[in-house]
Amino acid sequence: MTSIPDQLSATFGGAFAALDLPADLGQVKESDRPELADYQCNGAMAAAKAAKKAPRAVAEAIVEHLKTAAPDLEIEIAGPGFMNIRLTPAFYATRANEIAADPRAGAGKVATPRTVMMDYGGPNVAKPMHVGHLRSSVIGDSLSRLFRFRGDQVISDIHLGDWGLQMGHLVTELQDEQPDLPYFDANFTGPYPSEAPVDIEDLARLYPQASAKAKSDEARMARSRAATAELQAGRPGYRALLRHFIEVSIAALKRDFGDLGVSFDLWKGESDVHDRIAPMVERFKAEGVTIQSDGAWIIPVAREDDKKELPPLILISSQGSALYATTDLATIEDRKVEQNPDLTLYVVDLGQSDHFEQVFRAAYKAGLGQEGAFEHIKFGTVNGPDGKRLRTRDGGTFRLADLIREARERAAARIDEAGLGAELSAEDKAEVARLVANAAIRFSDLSNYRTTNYIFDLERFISFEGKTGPYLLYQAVRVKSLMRKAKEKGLEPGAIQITAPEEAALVRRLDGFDGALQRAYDLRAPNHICEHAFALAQAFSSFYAACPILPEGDDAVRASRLALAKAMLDQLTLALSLIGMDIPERM
RNA sequence: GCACCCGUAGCUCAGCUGGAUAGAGCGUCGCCCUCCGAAGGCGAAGGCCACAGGUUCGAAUCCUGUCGGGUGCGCCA
Repeated sequence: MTSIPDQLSATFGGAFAALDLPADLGQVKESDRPELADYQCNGAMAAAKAAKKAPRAVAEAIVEHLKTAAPDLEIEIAGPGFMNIRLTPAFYATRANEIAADPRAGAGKVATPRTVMMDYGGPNVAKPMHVGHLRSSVIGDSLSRLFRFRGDQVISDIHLGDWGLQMGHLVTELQDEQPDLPYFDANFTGPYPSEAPVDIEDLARLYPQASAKAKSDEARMARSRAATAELQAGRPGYRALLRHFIEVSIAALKRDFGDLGVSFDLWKGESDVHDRIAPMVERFKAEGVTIQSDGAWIIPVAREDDKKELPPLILISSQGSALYATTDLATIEDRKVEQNPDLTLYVVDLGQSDHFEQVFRAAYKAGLGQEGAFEHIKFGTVNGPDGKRLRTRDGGTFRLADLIREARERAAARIDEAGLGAELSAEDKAEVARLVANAAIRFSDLSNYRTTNYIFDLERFISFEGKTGPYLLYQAVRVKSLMRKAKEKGLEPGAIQITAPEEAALVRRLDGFDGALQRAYDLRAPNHICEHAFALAQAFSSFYAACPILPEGDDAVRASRLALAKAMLDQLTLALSLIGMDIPERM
């Protein structure tokens, strides 16, 4: 079960080695001149210097060697020393049948599985999710699926922001609005109400209110800080409120994430590691990891070869409170004890690069992980048509729930406009609209490389034409329908044979799955999966237009093409599942 | 000021472990449904890969600098 480029690379690598040249020069890839060749090897040119021969002479020697080592390969030397390779139909057929029979559709696994912690989503209890959370969630969820599929043991953690100053803001702002609640009475002894005094809308309102006031009012800020410190010190009324805030938030989050099909293994938050902070800080003090500076405890993280001076990590503020970085370190310690991951990926926007650099260095310094055990998987912003960060019409932050709702309404409308789904029940139609909206959102986000800022254009994303999620869904549904018809006619897939160039091209695409997943995995970049899914769908469309399946008269050819279609559907389904797209039966 | 991300076709974006004529989608212009879902297929036009140097047999890709856009820079998260 090896991809064609890998097979050929091994063959060519052997030839290079036989000539005392580095085997990795035998790297073979798909040709970028399809009219000249199927695959190519450029190693002869790179080898020329070491071999002290002209590149063409090296190529000739390689080709000569391969005449006996791999007689079924048709190799031509072109230009300065490109080796152009063409494969026989039988070669393609063998590989196609392998892929068709493979439940993993030709995709391999990692050599040594690791335990990987995925930290994404990262919503804040005080604030409703905005479009920035979309990227973290969708990229993190996709990477989780990919790493798991490739064989790693993945643990995903939402890592709720439920412990910082924002909780102090919430507590004090609520106190201003409803001062008579028992949570604020320091002498209250009795059980607190089980019913939360606020709902998610209240939280969404209270935090910005408090934050705005505190920005211009020192005294107001001081109250929030004091409340934060008291909360962290364990004041019962505040702790009870915290639990309400978290409950209310999680309920809303589960709804939003459920809509997006994003899931987490752990719903832990910053507050869960609070008890670790004091002992951890003590240990850091004892070991000299942290030092005092301007009344705060800091961890210096600057290195001599830094291009820019990185400020120290502030472990404990001069006010005595734990900060963002502190809970992050405590979380690392918690995970080391609980799950002991080999690798932790933080899917967080690139604005926080410095923060993570500080935390990672501090963690290495404190012996919480080996160099390279933590990675910041950074991503860019979601922008509006003006190229600036996406905002609502009145300039507020764009809420994720609104975006999802709008996408669904547009998807439902598009389905009606196109006259699709006429035979579906209202319920099924709503489900299709959900899947289409989800596909549109996910694919448009993931098909861009992570770090690029992309422009959010719902009309374009929801379109069924072109490089969109809905188009891929349509392609898959079309093949499902084809498979149903075949079954009704009692037709079964058979052994794959290659009788047309479009079939060979489709097999090349099917064969490219493993490489695409490897790239996506190595670069932590799901856009390579999207790229592959789209190229596969396109190759299928060309094949489908050129090669009749059900109307085909030759039984063996028809069965072969049916098998090819099925292999494509299976692989597409798998690829889409890795980017979190589910395919309806009909649409 | 310093650091990071980005600058590729009219628009939105891929490609960036260096390789031959730089790709896709949308839009524009031709063809193609008596035949499996045409939301499709085939083809055409459209690019000093921001700019200037450098490394290399070879650079969109690596290095340096410049310009333009975005983001971040000790006690918010």
